[in-house]
Amino acid sequence: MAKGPKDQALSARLPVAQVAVDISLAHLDRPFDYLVPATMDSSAVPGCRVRVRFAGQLVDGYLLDRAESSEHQGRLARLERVTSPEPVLTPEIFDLARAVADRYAGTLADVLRLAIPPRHATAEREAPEAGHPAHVEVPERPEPGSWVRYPAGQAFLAALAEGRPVRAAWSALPGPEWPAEIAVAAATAAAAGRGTVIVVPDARDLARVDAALAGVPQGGHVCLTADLGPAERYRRWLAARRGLVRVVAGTRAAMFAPVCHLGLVVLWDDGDDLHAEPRAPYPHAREVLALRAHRSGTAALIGGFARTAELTQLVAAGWARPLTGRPDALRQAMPHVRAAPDEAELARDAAAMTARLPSLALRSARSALAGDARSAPADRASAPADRASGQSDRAGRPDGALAGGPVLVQVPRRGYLAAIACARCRAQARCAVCGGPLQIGGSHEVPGCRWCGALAADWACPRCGSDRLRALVTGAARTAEELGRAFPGVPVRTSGGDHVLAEVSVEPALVIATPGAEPVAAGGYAAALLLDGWALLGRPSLRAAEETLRRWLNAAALVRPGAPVVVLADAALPAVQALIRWDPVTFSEREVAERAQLGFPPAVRMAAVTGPAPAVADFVGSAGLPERAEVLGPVLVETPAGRNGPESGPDSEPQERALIRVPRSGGLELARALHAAQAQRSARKEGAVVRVQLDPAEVA
DNA sequence: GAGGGCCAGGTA
DNA sequence: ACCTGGCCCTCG
Repeated sequence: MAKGPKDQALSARLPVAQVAVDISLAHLDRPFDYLVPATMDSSAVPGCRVRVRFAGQLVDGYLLDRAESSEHQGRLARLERVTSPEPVLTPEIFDLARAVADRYAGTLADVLRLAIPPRHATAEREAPEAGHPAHVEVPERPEPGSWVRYPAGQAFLAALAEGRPVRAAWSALPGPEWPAEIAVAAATAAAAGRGTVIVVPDARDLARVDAALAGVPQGGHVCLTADLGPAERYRRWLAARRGLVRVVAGTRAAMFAPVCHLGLVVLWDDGDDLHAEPRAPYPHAREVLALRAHRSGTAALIGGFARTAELTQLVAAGWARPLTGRPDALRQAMPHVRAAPDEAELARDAAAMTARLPSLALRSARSALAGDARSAPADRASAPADRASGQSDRAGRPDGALAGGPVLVQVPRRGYLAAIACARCRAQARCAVCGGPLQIGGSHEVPGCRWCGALAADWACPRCGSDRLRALVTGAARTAEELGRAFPGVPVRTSGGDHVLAEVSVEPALVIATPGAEPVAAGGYAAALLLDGWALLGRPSLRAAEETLRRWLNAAALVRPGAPVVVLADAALPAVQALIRWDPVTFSEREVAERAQLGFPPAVRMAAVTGPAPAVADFVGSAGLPERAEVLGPVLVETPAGRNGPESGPDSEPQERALIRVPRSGGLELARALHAAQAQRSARKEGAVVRVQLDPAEVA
């Protein structure tokens, strides 16, 4: 055989490279073998990035492993080049990514795109910082700190210190201690020589965890967020991969961080919808971290102030054990919650402003701002004695009901009259053009459609003919305006949308915030008003009640112990009762039981198949679904122009969605069937895109 | 997804 | 005898 340049010697040892190509087609979701030229022998290490010729073109891929020979019958091509010898795909992350792809009927390539940040050559070349210890020190085990408030806390920490895989469903006690508790858990794992991955919903929570981590020795940590920029993101990610830091804290994408000797995964506030990845295959951080803890045999700490149905399911299945506070610690930490029924008070108060703010709420806010104990509406005589003493016991925290301070007002949405309805029959006002919800942007504007933007100057109710509108959900801007008038001289601050405050001072002020955007108040809020509960609870969503309670608990947790929280909702509602008693676990257990009866998640596994009608019908029909699978629909999904991703223009096809439901035990089988159906479609080049989503967040 | 082979049916 | 389009398969 003639010796051309292409015939140069192969690697003498393990000349075959198994490569995962970066192509997200279901039917190509498997390794392909290539030959390793001798020149690449030392750089072509498992986990490195390579470039290969595939179906005639050059594509990126990851070298999974080296082998002596190949099963493949035909001729093997050679690696085109080793992009970098840095082993970015560790065995643990490969195993996890494969499991996540299988769980969500997705492809390995899609998951790896979420898991491994783009390469940055400069950051990669940089040697570990001078003076950085080549070997991370094992720090001393920290004191338990505020974990002493949890009966099982010491046992949990002891297990971490011994490297045992304990898994906790955490119900955090209200107050500002949770970041420190996460830091202590991570530091305890570090003392056993183990690493920790911490995932929180957003950058503000991350800043709190970052600060707490700085307060305990844990062998070094980095924070990963989306807004870091490619170089810094890759630099920090590499620091974890190279074992220069023991702890990685970050938002969603950090769930895949390649921490060395992983011993603990932590997920804070697992009900926050930011934990759901919006890119295929749409994995949820709770599912990914649970899978990771399970496969890697690490401990897990998952929870928040609220309790999700999914976490309750994990407890019921015996996968996690509840980790809750001592009852007396809870009584000492929780605010004093009361319900003010919206409708009843509405009739008594004449002025438009007070119509939405019952007198109890106004009195609570007024006395909290002033710090006037005598006018405080709190029925203190009926308050448990230990709470009253507990308030003054807490060092550095003034007595909640006595000292003046900021008052938090939680409003459900930003904007000005975010949704409006007929004043007479209360039917929601909808756009005559596309059926989208109408909104009013400012004080004197004409209502317009939130979906298509059409103006509705001469709106009339199609049901009863009235032309008068009323607020269905009053947004933050309007509430701020009303409250400013009710409390002249008190500063009003707003937080929400793209204007989020991280913190407010102890000075009396009205702080109007949308859920998730509540600033932390130095020393805690003197009171909180939770408005428009009926609007939150009335949403047509399976998770409406759970989500409403989660938002309430998160806001109420920022309030000083014993200080008043007034929720504008019917006290008889289970969610309101759960808030008053600060008992999200019982609420969630009841919720899970109800959903089980109705055949809803998490009692069952669901898949959503979305696309143009014929494609969806064909897909569902041809997929070899498990025997116990039940197909619901398909139905037309409401997707007016521009609301369904970049694909859908004004002339896009109408989208249909079918839901497929199976018992929990059939989840993997369902995912396999859907993946196979995708593989068949993509191999046959069937035009229309069909989106498959397992456990979609909103099954409205 | 891209490229290619293969067959059917039509065209010169 | 040759071109074209559709179908289906492989891709290492």
